[in-house]
Amino acid sequence: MAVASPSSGLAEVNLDGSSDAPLHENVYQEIRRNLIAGQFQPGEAVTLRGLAGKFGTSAMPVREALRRLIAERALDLGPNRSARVPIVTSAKYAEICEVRIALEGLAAEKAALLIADAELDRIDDLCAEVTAAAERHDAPTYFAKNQEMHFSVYRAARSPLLLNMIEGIWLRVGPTLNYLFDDIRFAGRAAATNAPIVTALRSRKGSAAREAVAHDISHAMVWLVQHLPQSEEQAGDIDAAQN
Amino acid sequence: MAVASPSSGLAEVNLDGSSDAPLHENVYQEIRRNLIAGQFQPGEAVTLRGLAGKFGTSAMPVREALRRLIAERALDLGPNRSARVPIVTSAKYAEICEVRIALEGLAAEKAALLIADAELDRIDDLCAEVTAAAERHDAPTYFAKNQEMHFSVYRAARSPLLLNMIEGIWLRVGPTLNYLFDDIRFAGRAAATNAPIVTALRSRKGSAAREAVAHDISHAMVWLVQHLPQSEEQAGDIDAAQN
DNA sequence: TAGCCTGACATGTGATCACAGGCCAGACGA
DNA sequence: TCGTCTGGCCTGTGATCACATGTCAGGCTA
Repeated sequence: MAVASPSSGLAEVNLDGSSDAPLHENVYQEIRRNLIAGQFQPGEAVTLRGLAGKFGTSAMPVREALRRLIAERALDLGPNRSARVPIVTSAKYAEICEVRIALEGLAAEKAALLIADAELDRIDDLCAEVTAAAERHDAPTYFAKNQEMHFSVYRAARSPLLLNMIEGIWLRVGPTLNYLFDDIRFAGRAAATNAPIVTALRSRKGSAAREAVAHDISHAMVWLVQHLPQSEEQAGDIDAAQN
Repeated sequence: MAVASPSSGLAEVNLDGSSDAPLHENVYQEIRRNLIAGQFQPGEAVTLRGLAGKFGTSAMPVREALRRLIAERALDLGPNRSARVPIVTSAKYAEICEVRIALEGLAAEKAALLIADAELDRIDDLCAEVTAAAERHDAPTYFAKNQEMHFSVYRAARSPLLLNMIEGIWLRVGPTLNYLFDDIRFAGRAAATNAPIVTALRSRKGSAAREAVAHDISHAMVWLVQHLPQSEEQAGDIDAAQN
């Protein structure tokens, strides 16, 4: 398996005086980054003192960061009350996609009516970068750019609440998807569903934008559910299923 | 003003051995209850040591409970980093209603296909209780039963994720609505929009259920936005606007 | 009298400690 | 050899302390 080794590569939290934010905020952002980047293996336990040691802080800031991440459902609460990286089963992912279609569809519809030309140009560029990354099988770049492209659209909806909720959902599936997509066979096809979104936005057709986003999500889902574990117990077999 | 005096009436957290949950969990539930019940005034500051004193605990469990509530956006983060009860302006509420229509509409649509007859009967009963409470101008009962009725529907969608997200949104607007609805003039009209939801569910028409829920939300919104503050600074004038 | 300053107080934050519960390996006994 | 027990370790939890910051009232000065 070529995925980045779990729980490694964590840098110490930036502590130079440049940041006046509380430590637990920095710790939160750092864990969040690692979660999105797929540095944690789904199902892996995330312990207080473990992270505190890696970050070079006491357990207190980590405790608050974890409590926040658990509240956002970015982490699960294990049986022994320790935090665990969530395992997204195929059933859960289908459930998530329904909500994604509702929320991201709404965002796209609103964006179509509010988006500026400059934003559309930027999204066009991002779309090209996504396609390029997919063609050269560059998984990290593909992921980052694809996310940036989608959120550029959603940001154009001018609804902080909506954006926040969509971010929460992406954060939830981030670890699993990133972990799964170390092999990027799917990316080539996925990139093709981005273009219709931009087209719909350009023509300012709200309902078309909604449907384009819905199709993008559904299209990715039908491929993904085949590669996601059917139960949490099967989670360890993801790697085997990839080959 | 006849609203319950803010920050009063907080009972000590149940500490008898019957509960094996952590203290911070109990504290969280207790604050949440008070929030929904409108025990806190919108804009009011919620301090660590203040709550700890009221609950008879140390600051630690309160800290974790507040961090969780802030993550769920049930509380806002004040400028001095202290938690504040959110002030829902009319603009924010319109934004919230868009999301509510998307999520609760989806839930109703799913519920129409999955709901059992026994659940429908129970919802019918709740519907009658809501109407009865509205007619006798019993605001607390109206609120509780109306919420119970709606969540009985959403629970029938059999989607824990969806239910959780809807709960989060209700929790967010709970304090303001409850505070505002001490006077219940609106309730009589509001109860009338519940019946079509049940009718649609009984006929198992998903799209009709979605529209009935959307109409219920919109109908309440057009009345509410007139009584909500237009900016956070105006929040203190809510009482005056009511008279 | 108006404006500024200062000191006391309350706030969130972070570290450290003590404690109870769970878990697992290793030793003991049948 | 297999089962059981036990001791140590790791876990989250809660309390308490020290500290920096912010806020506000009261008194000072111009």
